[in-house]
Amino acid sequence: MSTARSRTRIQARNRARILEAALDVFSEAGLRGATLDRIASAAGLSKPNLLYYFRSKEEIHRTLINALLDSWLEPLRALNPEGEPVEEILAYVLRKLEMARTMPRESRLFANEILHGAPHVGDIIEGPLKELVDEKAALIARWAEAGRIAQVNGHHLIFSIWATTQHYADFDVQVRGILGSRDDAHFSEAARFLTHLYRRALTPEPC
Amino acid sequence: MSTARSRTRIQARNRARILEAALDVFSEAGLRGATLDRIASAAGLSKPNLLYYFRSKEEIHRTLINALLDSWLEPLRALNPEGEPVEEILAYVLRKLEMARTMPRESRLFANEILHGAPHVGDIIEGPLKELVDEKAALIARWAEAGRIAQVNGHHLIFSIWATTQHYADFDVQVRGILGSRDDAHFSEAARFLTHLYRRALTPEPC
DNA sequence: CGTTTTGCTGACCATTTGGTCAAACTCCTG
DNA sequence: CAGGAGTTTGACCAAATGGTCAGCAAAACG
Repeated sequence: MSTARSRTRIQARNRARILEAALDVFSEAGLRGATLDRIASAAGLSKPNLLYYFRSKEEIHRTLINALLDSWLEPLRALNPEGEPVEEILAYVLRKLEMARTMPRESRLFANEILHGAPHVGDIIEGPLKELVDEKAALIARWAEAGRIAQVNGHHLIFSIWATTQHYADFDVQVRGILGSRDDAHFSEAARFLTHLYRRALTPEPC
Repeated sequence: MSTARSRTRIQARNRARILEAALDVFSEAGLRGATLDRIASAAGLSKPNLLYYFRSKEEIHRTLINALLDSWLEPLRALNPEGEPVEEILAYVLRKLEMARTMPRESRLFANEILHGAPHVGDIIEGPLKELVDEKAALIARWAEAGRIAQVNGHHLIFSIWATTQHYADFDVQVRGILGSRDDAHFSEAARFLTHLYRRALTPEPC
């Protein structure tokens, strides 16, 4: 007898296929807009076969979100209390921006979830996520107290970093439409801008 | 014979009711997630009656978005080339933040539309919106050139302002969950933070 | 007051869609 | 290779949902 998870090679492969296809479809159409038929077809499986691996559409969605939450918050966890404050925060900004570039589907999946009231992650937000953010906001407050960065509100600083970086994934269509950008070239300009923005705002006492 | 629009008092009243109800439902559930039944019930009308005033669900959605686009972009239009650059931009930031507080449903409606690939406003983005943003980005470039603000990319500055302000509407659930906020009190802290952020980043030559 | 225009609704329809199930097929193992 | 465990699917179902329509009700109007 083996573990419930990935009992056989076939199960591991097909579950992975389904989740990959579902990420595509959910991130584009949202939970309600996505259909089992589309996910099945994208995964190259039949609809009843999907439901052999997952009890329901919602279970696929739940599984995706839970699997992604960790990697999504990893950069914030990595904010190092021992490092040089401004450089630590800038590194965080650039890591988040890089994630927006390489993982836009994941960003949109979360955005859609939150936008619609976070019906499936409400308890995570008010639990582990709040704890993590509170901890890092406290760290930022200590840095500010010690005069190592400017006096800024840690929570709102984190919100602004999320907003500015994820914007390039969530509002990708708008950004590209306005810039007339076909490739990812605008991301390096975004990196330059955000570096300027946060370095200027965080460097203690400009004179 | 009168105009096609608002022919009678009843039409004006009921169309307004429907749009108000639809804004509620669409902003919460998205285009796909919203149902005519829910909109009808929220408007206090029967479903067939809805379809007496609007040809289809999509027409209600289209009407809403078109009606809102203008007021949504008004603050950017108001960016005054004759004003004091840093104060003009800060005023823009605070106006957008205030709109996020007072018009969160409108913000979410747009966010949802863009997030799902802007199927209904694609031509607006690449047309009038692009023109407006290009114009204002050029203004910012001139200000930077003249040394009246720091050297920043106008397009990305505008994106960041959209992102940071609309974040408080679009990700409201997350913000409240993390801050434990029940009312709108956190908006004044957000205003303080954003003022600091952009004043620091834009003031020319810190020394 | 009669008639025409406008407003409204119950009943109905077609399609979509999440989900079920019995039967068939494949694969592994003794 | 036999047999059971694991995998796949065509056919099907019930509910939800966008939309229609004939006809009734209420204004508006002359």
